[in-house]
Amino acid sequence: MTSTEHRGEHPAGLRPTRQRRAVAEAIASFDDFRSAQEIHELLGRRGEAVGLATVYRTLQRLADAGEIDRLLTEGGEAIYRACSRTHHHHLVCRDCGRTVEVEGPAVERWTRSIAAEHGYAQVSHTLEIFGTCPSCAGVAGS
Amino acid sequence: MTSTEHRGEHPAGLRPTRQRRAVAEAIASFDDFRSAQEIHELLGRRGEAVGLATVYRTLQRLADAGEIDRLLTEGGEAIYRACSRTHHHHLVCRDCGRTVEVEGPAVERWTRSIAAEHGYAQVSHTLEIFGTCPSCAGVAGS
DNA sequence: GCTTGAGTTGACAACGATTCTCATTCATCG
DNA sequence: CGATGAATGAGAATCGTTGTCAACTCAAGC
Repeated sequence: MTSTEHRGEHPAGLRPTRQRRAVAEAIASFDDFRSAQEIHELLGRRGEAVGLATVYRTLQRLADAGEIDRLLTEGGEAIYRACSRTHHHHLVCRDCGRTVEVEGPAVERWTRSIAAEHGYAQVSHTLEIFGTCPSCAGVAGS
Repeated sequence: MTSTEHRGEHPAGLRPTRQRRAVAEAIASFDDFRSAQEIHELLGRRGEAVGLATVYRTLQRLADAGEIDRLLTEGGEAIYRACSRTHHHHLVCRDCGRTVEVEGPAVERWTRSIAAEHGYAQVSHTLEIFGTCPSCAGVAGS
């Protein structure tokens, strides 16, 4: 178990490859949620081709490490986004995907108290808000 | 287009078949979330075999009609549960699935005001709370 | 009771997202 | 530089779900 002492500068034997950098940069360049497939396509068009499996693997790893956020769409598709590392939620435009990070201390407190009230421990929660952003509302107004 | 004037007592030509009754009764008999596949399996074992496609169709219809609630698991699987028809959220035990319906007027207000603050309209939201229920916490205590 | 037609059903194919497999490639260490 | 094991990529495999379509069933009318 002492084989992980130190191996250069990367924790847990993580190697900085071209592909990983490409995916990380791509996700960092967006400010809204993207699917693995979209990122794979984008990189391909850009000439930085990365295998689909690798994109999935990399995004998963980033999500596990807390570097990016992961959401599930209604269609059961996973979408990712570079986010601040503090606990927060999202206000997402259901038309264009524009996303705002929001914090709600009151909600955090509420979920904890509700859970406690029913005797539930180790509480976590998911909360996402969907709506139509100002620009999209203006365009599609009937 | 006037052929739908009246056809007995069922709206929109919905027919009460053995299969629909079986699925509806099955979902009503649980108090936690089940997947379409689980219900299909259960009915099969019970001798009330219903085709998988039919189970999916029926659950979807029930969900559309607001008769049951639909959630997406982390794995992207849809799960259903018979619920009260008012707007509410769930407090789910991540070990045994035991579910409590909770209401949070404060949260509803909060999401609306946050959305308004950013100019988002037609707001909806998803909120689920996960935790370990009293029974499961007692059993698995290390 | 029998005919009839539209809503239903079910076996199976098709699908899309994701994961797995495994031979090949590449970054790091000695 | 050469060895070693992590990383990659192409395609197969998996899994939940939806589509297809011929056979079927219920409800209404004869």
